[in-house]
Amino acid sequence: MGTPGTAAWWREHEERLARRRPHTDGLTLELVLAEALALVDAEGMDALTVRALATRLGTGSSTLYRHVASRDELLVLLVDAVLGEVRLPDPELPGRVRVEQLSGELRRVLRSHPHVVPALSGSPILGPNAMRASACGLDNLLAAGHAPERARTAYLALLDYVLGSVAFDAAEMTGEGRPPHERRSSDDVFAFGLQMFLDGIQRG
Amino acid sequence: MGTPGTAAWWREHEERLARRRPHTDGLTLELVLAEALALVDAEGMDALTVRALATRLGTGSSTLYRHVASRDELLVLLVDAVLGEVRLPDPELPGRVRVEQLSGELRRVLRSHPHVVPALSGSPILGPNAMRASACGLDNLLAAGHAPERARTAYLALLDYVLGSVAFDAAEMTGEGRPPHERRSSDDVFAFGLQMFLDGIQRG
DNA sequence: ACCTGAACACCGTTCAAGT
DNA sequence: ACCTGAACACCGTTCAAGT
Repeated sequence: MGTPGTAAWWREHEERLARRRPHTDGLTLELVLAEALALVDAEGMDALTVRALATRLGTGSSTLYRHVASRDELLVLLVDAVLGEVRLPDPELPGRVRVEQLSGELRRVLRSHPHVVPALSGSPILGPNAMRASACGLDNLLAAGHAPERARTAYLALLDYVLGSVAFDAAEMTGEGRPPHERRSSDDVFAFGLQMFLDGIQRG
Repeated sequence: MGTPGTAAWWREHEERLARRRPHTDGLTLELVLAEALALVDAEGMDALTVRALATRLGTGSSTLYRHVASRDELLVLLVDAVLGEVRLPDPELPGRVRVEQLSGELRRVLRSHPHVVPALSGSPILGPNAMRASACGLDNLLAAGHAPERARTAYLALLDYVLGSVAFDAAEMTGEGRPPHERRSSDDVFAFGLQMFLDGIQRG
C-alpha cells in the first residue's frame, strides 16, 4: 500500500474510500479523525495514542485498525483534515490580495491547531485538501501577473515561508528573555516577511 | 528542572555542565550525542531509542540516564549539536553577502542531517550554537544597513523562511507526479525566495 | 558514591477466537 | 464476514540491589 502521505498512497486511499462499505460498528473514518483532532487539540500530540483514541470512541484499540492502517496514516489524514478548514479567498479579488488572504488563512488555521503543526514536517503534504489550497495558491500568483514558471517557483517559496512561520514561530525567539520593547509579535514578523517577499516578486 | 529547550532549561543545563565531575564509565555527553547523531543519520529518528543508543555505546539503557535526563532532552541537545556545524561567514564580506552565505550554510547543514529536521519544530531553538548563529544573522542585517528594529524583524522572518524551506521542501510538490519540465529543484526555489525577500527589504 | 539489571507502566500492532 | 480480547514485541523510565 506504500508509505502514508506519498502521492501513490493518496491515490490508493481515495480508491479505498470510494469502494468502502458501511461498518457494523457505529464508526466512520470521519468520526475517528474528528475525535483524534479533538484529543490532539486538548492534550497534545503525545496524548494521541491508539488506545486513548479508542477509549474516547468507546471501543478497543484493535477496532480502530479497521478504519486506519497505522498511527502514521492517522497523522497524515489528520493533517489533511486540518487543511480542510482553510477557506479560499474570493476569486473576484485582485491576485496579490488573494495571495495575502490565503497565506493568512493557512497560518490562522494551522495556529488554531498548534499541536498538529509538528506533524506537517513528518511526511509530504499531498492530500486532497492540501491540493485544493495549493491549486488556489498557484492561481493567485498567475492572476497577479506572473508567468507560469515564475508563479510556480514563487508559490513554493511562499509556502515554505508560511509553513515555516507557523512551525517555528520565529524559532520562539520573538520574545523570551528580552525586554518588552525588543519583542516582536509573531504576527508582525509574519506580515513583514510576507510583504517583503511580495514586494520582491512584484518588482523583479 | 523545567522543559527541555526553554531558555531557563538551557541556563540550568549550562550550569550543570560547568560543575560536572567525570563519570567512571567511559561515557561523556559529547560521546552520547555523537553516537545519537550517527544513529539518526543512518537509520532515522524512529531508530533513536534509548535502548538502541545504549547498545551502540556498549551499555544498558539506564546508564544513559546518568548523562541525559530524558529522550526529549536528548533531542534538544541533538538539534543544537547539529547547529554547531554551521560555519559563520567572513565578517569582512558585505552584509547582504553574509546574509546569503549564512542562510545557505544553515540550509546545507540541516539538509545534511535530514532526519533531525522534524525535531526542529518540537521545541524552541535556543541552545548555545543556535544563539551563536542567531547573533551572526542579526549582525549581518545590521551591517547591511537596516535599523535595529527592522533588522530584528527581518532576521526572524528570514529564519522562518530558511527553516521552512528545509523542513517542507522535501515534504511537498517540487516534483513528484509532474512532467520534468514543470519541476523545480528545491535549491532553485530556495535561492529564488531568498533573493525576493532580500530585494524586498533592500528597497523598502 | 556510583552504576545498572530487572521491573514497571506503557506503546503500536497482530491474530486467533468469538459472533 | 466482521469484530475484538488478549497477547506480542517493543518503548521510556525508575529504583532497589549490587559494587
